[in-house]
Amino acid sequence: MTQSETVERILDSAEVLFAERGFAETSLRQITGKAGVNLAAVNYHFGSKNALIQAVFARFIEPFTRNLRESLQAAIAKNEHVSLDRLLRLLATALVEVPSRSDKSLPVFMRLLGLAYTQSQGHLRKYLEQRYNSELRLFMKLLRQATPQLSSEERFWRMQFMLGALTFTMSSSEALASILQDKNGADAPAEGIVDQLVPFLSAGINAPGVPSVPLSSPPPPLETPCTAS
Amino acid sequence: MTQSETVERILDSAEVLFAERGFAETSLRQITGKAGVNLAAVNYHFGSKNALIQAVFARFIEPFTRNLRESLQAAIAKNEHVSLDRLLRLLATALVEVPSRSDKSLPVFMRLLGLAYTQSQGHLRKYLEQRYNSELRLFMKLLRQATPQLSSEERFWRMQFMLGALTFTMSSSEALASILQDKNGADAPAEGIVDQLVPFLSAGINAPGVPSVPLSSPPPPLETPCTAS
DNA sequence: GTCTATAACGCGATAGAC
DNA sequence: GTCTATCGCGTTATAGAC
Repeated sequence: MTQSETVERILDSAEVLFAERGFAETSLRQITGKAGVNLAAVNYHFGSKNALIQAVFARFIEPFTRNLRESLQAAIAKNEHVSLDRLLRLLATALVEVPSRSDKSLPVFMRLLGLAYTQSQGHLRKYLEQRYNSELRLFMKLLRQATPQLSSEERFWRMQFMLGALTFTMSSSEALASILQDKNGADAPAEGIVDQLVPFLSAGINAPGVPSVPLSSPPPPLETPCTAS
Repeated sequence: MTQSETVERILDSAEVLFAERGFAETSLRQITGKAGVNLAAVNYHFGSKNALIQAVFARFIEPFTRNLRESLQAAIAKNEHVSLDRLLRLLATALVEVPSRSDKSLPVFMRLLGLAYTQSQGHLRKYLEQRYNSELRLFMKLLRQATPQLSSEERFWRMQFMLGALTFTMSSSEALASILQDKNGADAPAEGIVDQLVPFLSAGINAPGVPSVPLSSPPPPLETPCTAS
């Protein structure tokens, strides 16, 4: 067995098991057992269990951000107006079209992403936002253009709501799909969930703002300086 | 130290630690250490770690479901039509009005709820859905009446999206509030987030459905035998 | 490079003294 | 009721044979 074969088999097995059980609940024994490689192989090739988790994450996020950057830049180059709906579609497509070895890749990625944002110490979040700063700014720029009627505060919160719905639903998609399957026999692949998500998010993000007081501040002046940076 | 004191100290510590690290990542040694009680106390008072997890949940969820049940039943008794917006408001109010020991309670609970669904803690999800079955059915009944235009599949997914947006945003509300504070100095208490969430969710849930194909199936026959297995 | 064997440790749980 | 001590197990990680 060549070295790269071993590495890939470990990554494949780890991805599936992480998705099924969670990270802490998956042992290196289970991973190496499923992969048919030696127990010591993980530490030899990756150094530690945490490094393996990061490697699983990296194998997905790299092609994803590449997909996203290319499609966003293409849209900008053609100088087209990108509607919110189209922007969400581009995002979803970039996610779904990551060449994946199993249908577990996306759930694992989403679970890690959710953890990264949810964990009280935002180390991972800061790391990600720094590493993929350019893609993030590109997306936010297009989002701003697609939702000019929103205050920056509203836009901020709705981004969070979107991230929550996305990570939560996709990371538990297995469990949810099985519930739904009990109900009506239909399966729910990632593409199906995305099809359901896009209109929901589109309507939610474009919703009319909160009617009276925005938060704790008095009624907003009509000319908002938009310098919330 | 009285017995009830010990039990409460354990619950308080466990709540915080679970929310910070997750369930599997928190050991009984950490919990009892932080609580200043003996290691054996958890097994003595609760029986097992899983039972402790459920007890932490129960302490918050009991008043919440009581709130919710009462307000939903009151609405039904008055025979009023409950709009989606109003239904979401009732839900939010039931959440926010749980008498809390600290302002961290709600974020902690939301994070625990998210973890319960996300960290494949099957025992917890089943426990919750069984224990609070009647409240869940009551809410779903009103939701069905408030959204008659949705197919049950659409309604199912949008419930999940709602749960995701809710748990994700509320559980990281601390971190998010601090980000936003950097931006514009405003604070974001739970009530403020809820004010932002309700119109978002309302519009998202009421969004027009996915236009063409429902999922992966070709144009559906009008009488589906529902045996797509 | 890959394996076996095992070190070193932390875990949940419990028996039994107080 | 509460505590100490410890059991039995599973874990990650590694040293050293092949």
